[in-house]
Amino acid sequence: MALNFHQLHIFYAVAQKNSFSAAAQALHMTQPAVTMQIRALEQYFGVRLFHRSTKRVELTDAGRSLLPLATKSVELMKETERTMARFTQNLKGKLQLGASLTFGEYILPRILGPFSAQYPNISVSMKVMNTSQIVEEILNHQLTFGLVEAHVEHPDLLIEPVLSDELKLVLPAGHPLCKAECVDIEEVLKYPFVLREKGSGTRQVMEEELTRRGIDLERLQVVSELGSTGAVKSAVEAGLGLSILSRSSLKHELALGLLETREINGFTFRRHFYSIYLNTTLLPLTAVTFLTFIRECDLSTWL
Amino acid sequence: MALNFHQLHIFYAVAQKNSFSAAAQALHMTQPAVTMQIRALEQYFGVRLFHRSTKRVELTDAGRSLLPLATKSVELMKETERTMARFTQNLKGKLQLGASLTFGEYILPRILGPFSAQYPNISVSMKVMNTSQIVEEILNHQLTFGLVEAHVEHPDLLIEPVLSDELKLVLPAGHPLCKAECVDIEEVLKYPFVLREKGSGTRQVMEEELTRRGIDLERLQVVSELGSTGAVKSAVEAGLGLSILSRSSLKHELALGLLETREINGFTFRRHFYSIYLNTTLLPLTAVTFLTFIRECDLSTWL
DNA sequence: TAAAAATACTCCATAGGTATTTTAT
DNA sequence: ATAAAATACCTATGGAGTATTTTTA
Repeated sequence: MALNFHQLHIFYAVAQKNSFSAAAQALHMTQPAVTMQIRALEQYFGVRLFHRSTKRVELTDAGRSLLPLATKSVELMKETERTMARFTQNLKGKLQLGASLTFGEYILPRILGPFSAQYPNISVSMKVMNTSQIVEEILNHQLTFGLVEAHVEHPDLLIEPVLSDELKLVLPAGHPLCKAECVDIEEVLKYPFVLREKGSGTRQVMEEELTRRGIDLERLQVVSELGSTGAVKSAVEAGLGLSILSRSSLKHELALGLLETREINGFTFRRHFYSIYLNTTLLPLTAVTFLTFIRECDLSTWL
Repeated sequence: MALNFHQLHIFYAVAQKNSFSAAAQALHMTQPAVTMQIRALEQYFGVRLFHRSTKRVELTDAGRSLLPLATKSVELMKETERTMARFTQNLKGKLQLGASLTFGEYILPRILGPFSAQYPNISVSMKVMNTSQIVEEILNHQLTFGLVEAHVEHPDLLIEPVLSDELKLVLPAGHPLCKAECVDIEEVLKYPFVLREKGSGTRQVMEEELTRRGIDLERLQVVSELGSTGAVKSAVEAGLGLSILSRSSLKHELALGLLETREINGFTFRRHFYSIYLNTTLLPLTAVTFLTFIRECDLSTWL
């Protein structure tokens, strides 16, 4: 047999985990299959790659020399998939993804249409869940990958930014603050606010930025805390107060002239979305294609 | 199926040749097998990699993007083999190599012993042939690789330096020129010479260097042209004349004090040995191991 | 003795070969 | 008309799974 990528990938996983069975689990394989492939590699090179006992697995000198090359190999394959994802046309496959509430509610519905128009044979099934549920289901291989707002840290997961979304001050049409393009934070604080509930992504981003810029959150006159962006928008329209929301959730209202958005001098409310997936398993090409698609579609053109 | 190295290698070969059947030949495969693997890659990526008709095969945009990555992949595999060759211990396999006369007669016999001591399960069979025969047999897949002195150029072959060998002025023990460590060319030319026949590697290296330094070859007093290095050595010992020979062929005589070598001021007679092999086929690990072994053994310790 | 790696076996997917057909110039 | 690629079909290898045994801390 000739040198092949699959074996290098398995070798890489075992070296990461220092365990055959842990690597097997991470790769969705059985432990004997991992043993077999490592043995095949060792036979091919004519040298042991791991010292192993039942309690410890560690690289030999030869294994230590192979590891950086295997790593390069894994990275090259990823790069190849990322590059080719731009060209895929007749790709077939299923995609099971988990998305955070905001992502699932506002971003994804607008992406899925164009995406399945371009890739009619990729069936995407999406579940809206919270971040920790998503993490768990990825670790169990129930989801291919997840799209979240939080910056998760986990040894078995890779986190990469895919999108960022900007929040803006939202005002009802004809509000006095609409006169200027940019308004001052002190002006804004004179008006009552309608916000998403504490703990929502939108609220978090907003509060973090205000705090960072030295604004005491107590100074906000919050007249209402509502559990959905839709409710907040209606409340702002009705003149209950101002809010700070993602532009991407205001398409209709802006088009109809019901709401307006303004910048606040010196403040940027930016929210980042990340993809998370297992770092041991290579993301299937369908998933890479999906992520590439999201990254490349200029949201502003159709949001 | 997952992305694999084998298919990228085949893709690389087809892209090089712009032909399925030519690539098949270069890879020792049948044309349908190549077609299959390319189709598998195209299905995997969901995009055509080649525009093909019966008369022309050319890369699509997607193929053009894949090519540099496939090339990297092929190179990474080569690098991996080269790196791991240092560690191989229980490697099994056959190795059929062609060697030029000098290489086969002087260098190889001294390498084969230590090599098969270290790699008892690699059986090396060597054929001494001239360069053009070696080239031909490599192209026909009859030889794994060749070791030659000439700097061959061929689109299907890779040429890499493996060793270099230095030629020295050889004198019988006690010759007047032995007094100094370095002698002058004008002094040397006063004595008669015994040389290998025209066309031999040794003779070529010598004549090239002399000509390069502006010495007219007519000035050499050649009293004898002999067909083997052994014969030349005996003639020098017998006092028929001086010669210029590879140090590596003089081990015994130097040890016994029968002959001496000296430098000639301003002249270096260096001969290079190259490995040649098909650039489409990946060199088997046994061959890489052999070449690494040659490169790494310090010839001076046992020559 | 208990957890982890190695073996033994069975099965199935797929890579490759041979023979043949299709296609484009 | 011809050379090259595609298709059809067959075979065999080897990769993966299940069940089990061996190893060592």
